[in-house]
Amino acid sequence: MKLRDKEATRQKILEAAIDVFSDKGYNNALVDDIAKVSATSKGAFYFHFPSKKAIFEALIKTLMQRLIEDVEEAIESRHGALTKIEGALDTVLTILSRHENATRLLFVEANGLGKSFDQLIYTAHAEFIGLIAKHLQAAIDDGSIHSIPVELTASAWLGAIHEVVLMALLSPEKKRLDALKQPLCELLIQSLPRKAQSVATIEASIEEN
Amino acid sequence: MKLRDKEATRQKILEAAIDVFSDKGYNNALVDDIAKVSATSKGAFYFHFPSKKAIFEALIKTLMQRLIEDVEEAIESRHGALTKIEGALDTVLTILSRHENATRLLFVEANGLGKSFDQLIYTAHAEFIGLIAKHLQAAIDDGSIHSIPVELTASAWLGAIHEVVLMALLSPEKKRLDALKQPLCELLIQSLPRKAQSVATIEASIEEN
Amino acid sequence: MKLRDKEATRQKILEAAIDVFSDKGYNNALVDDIAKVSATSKGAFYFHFPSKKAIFEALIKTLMQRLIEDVEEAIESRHGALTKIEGALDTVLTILSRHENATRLLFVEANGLGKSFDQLIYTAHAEFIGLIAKHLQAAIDDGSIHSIPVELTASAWLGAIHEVVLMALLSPEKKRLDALKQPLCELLIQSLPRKAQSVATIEASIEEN
Amino acid sequence: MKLRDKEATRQKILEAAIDVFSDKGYNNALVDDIAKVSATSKGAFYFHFPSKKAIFEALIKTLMQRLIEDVEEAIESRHGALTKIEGALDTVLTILSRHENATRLLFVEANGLGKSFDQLIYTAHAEFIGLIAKHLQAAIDDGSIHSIPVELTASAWLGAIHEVVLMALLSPEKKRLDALKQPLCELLIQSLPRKAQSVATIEASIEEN
DNA sequence: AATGAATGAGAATTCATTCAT
DNA sequence: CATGAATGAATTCTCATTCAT
Repeated sequence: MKLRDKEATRQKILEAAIDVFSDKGYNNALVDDIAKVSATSKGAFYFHFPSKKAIFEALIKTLMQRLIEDVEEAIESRHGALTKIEGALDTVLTILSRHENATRLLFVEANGLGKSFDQLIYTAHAEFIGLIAKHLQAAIDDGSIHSIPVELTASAWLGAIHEVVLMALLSPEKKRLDALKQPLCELLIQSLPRKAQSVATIEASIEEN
Repeated sequence: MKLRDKEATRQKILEAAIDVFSDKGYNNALVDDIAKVSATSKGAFYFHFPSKKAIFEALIKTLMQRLIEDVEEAIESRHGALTKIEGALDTVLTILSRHENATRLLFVEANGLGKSFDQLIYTAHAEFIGLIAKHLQAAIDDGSIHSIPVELTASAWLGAIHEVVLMALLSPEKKRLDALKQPLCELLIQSLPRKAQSVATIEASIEEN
Repeated sequence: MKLRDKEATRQKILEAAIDVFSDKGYNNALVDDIAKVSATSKGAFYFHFPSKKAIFEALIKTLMQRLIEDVEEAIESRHGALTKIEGALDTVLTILSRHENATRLLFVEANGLGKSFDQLIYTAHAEFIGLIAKHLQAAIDDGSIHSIPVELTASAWLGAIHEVVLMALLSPEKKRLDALKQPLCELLIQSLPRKAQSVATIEASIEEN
Repeated sequence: MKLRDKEATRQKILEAAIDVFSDKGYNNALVDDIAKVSATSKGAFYFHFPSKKAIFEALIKTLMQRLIEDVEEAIESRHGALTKIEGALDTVLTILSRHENATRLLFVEANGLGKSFDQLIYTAHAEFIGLIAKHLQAAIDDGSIHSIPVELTASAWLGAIHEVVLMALLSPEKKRLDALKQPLCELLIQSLPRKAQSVATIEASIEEN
């Protein structure tokens, strides 16, 4: 029971931190705010996390890892390189649109924190890019698409997703993220140089989505 | 003469601000730092700018506007919708790789500042997206490419540029930005659904670059 | 058996407290440190002692009392006022050099704690001074030495011991305390205005040490 | 005028610091207190001194240095090794009794601050001991007194002074320091093994004081 | 009796901004 | 116009003490 309670407090703090950071940004978020929102205390915060910076980093890493895990899981159940890619995109966008605060944390607040955070951001992005690149490479290898620079393409895709999500979050009208999922997914998939014979199949798979 | 001096001080401060903000990020940059780097004083700073936030906003707006102006100028001298688009991409990437500090300011530090900066970021991005979109639309209108969702594509392009530039800036090896210009430009152009007859022309124009 | 355990815990805490206080000083010593070093817990600490200040005071008083008891015991077995004094000095210095941590606690850390500790320090010193003074008076009374202001001399002696010990503890080379015992003892004894006839006796007694 | 004002503020802060530190001890003294007492501000404090620890160290060093300078000056005008020693003692005790707060700072609060202050204390004491030792050696060299271990004696003297002053400061009756000057001075001087012929002279000089 | 998670009143330090010169 | 000393609200982190288990 004790252990449960300790872990519960930790979770309450982590969740409050997501909300507070995504609401105010890293620098304007007060440890006091997190304590208040989590309905615990400053002492509890510092009992569970060594510093404000540490919880932020833990949060970014955890969220990014969870996102990647979810995507890989979704991919596993699909067959065919292109289908997997499509599934990945779909999953990412679905998750992002479901957890707006975490998304904002990852895609907005995790920037501009000065060079001491550069490594963190770089690693998170690199991991994500690696994931996309791996599956693009698979699509090339199995002959679904012509050869392309996979790393660069993966970066571009991440950037595209990032920007679209960002603009949706920042837009005065607060566009719903999920409305953008389908068009963006199509756009990216169609930007791939598919080999002739597979076109029909792909488009079919998109339709049926 | 006096006027010159006054304006000179203002410029020194603005340039120092670019360096300091891009080096430390908005929040970690001190007004003291800017005063020191500009070889003026805090008093001078507050004579020329009402606040730290104000100079930052001024900086973002100015830099973005200058970038857009440069791009539009470069475009004007080119003919043909697709050539214009290509020219725009080329110009943007050239400018960005030449002014690394300003780029970092625009693409890295201008994020995560909390909601009070959302409007600023949104406007800057929207303007840029509008510029790209305008020319994509022109390419559709003159029959160079099939119809595409121009706003979304423009967002995706900006995102792609952003991400590639960001990763180059953050990468431990500090990749030179200019090496990425050509491949990224190609990637984006080739993602457009060109109408058959124009393919040769485009590829030629890329080659001659 | 239970009682033994309880008392054992208390002792573990007290001994840990000596180490921690002498290592870090009163203010920089954490109750957490004491709990950790004693291999018990904060709860145990507060079960046995009402506060951090209380355990510190208890420690000072206990150590001082033990020191005085040891000295008085050593004195009892000697005969002749001067011999007793000499024995006292010898005993004090021996004990102090054997328990460096406790010595540091008593002679270094027990200072500078602000006025709320003044009384504690004053009492400890006064007791010690009283002990020395008592035997100096005895030496005067039995005609071993000429009359001197015993209180003042006793203060001066305590100060001399304190300073020599302190400098030994603080010196970069960490002088061994025991090397200083003999010379300091001599110095103090010889500073007494001995009556002519007793000189030989005294010096003899010093030699044989 | 500006320079004067800046320096004036610095001085106000330093003087306030002496009062506050000697009143509450290093750890219980708040930077806020110093700001308040100095009638300046926390900002001014941190403009002039990098940290609380730094001002404390500066204070100890300055006070100790000033004390030593005053003593050396007083000594210079006297002739004869023993007379100089006596003069030094007299001067020290006079100064200490005149500046009770500074004395308390030096002799009470500057202890027990943990090992990070050890070096500071050691240096201060060593300097003072060196000064006394130098003149004791001179007295030996010119034949005024028999040979003695000068370093040890100097330590003992500093300790004696320290203790007597301390007890005066801590005693409930708040003994006036100046009443102790004369007896302590005599006690120390008489503890020196004067060579026969000089006794009369010395005692004369003590009397006339 | 003992444990250690939780509390919250501080305390040092920072830094945007002001203002006298 | 420029300077830089001064201000003080704000913020992170500390740690003695409490208390549920």
